[in-house]
Amino acid sequence: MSLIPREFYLRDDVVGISRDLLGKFLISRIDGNITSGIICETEAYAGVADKASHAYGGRRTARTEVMYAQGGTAYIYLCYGIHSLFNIVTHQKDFPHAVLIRSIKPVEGFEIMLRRVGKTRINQNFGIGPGNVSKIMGIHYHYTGHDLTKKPERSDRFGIWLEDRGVMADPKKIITGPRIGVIYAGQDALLPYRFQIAF
DNA sequence: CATAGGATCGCCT
DNA sequence: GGCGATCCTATGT
Repeated sequence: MSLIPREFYLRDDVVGISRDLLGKFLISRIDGNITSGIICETEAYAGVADKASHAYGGRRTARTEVMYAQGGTAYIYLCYGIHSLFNIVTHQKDFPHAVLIRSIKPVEGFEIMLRRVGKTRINQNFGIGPGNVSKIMGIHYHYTGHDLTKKPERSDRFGIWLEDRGVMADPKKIITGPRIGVIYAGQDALLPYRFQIAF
């Protein structure tokens, strides 16, 4: 039951961090409502050399600027005009590495999550897919730039952070493969930067 | 200023 | 498995 510290995100190893994030808890408090889930699937985006990354070639734009912040910062952007995709920036300031959270296993706040998706029953896609993760967690792209290493005070009504609650990901059960939806990245689309595990 | 396209999803067939 | 939704972002003139 401990907040994941800044140092976890500062390593120059976005692929390793992606793997290590499996089993960690993603927690949000939005308007005072707590929801959380265990991270089950991630993808690494390895900075300026990675053709699949928004920061490929050192591109700096209003949207991608937060990717250049220090590790432990949230990079959240709007995809296809509809979906907020949640990423965790890693490495030191000015090194735009990030990890996309692709799925979680919901743990706390089922009622609130269901309300957010306008459903009354949990379906097969619940928590599966980066757009769905943000939707049920109440994470909006306007929250990009948020410091994920800061757990909110009891009185705060907003916060997004990660905790290690002792759930271990068995290395032998981790499935590794190429990233989804990045065919435009040529050879880089084949890199084994996607990690998933069932909890 | 105009325009094409996207690290997706859910519904329809 | 095919497609429309939906709007911000990046890029070009």
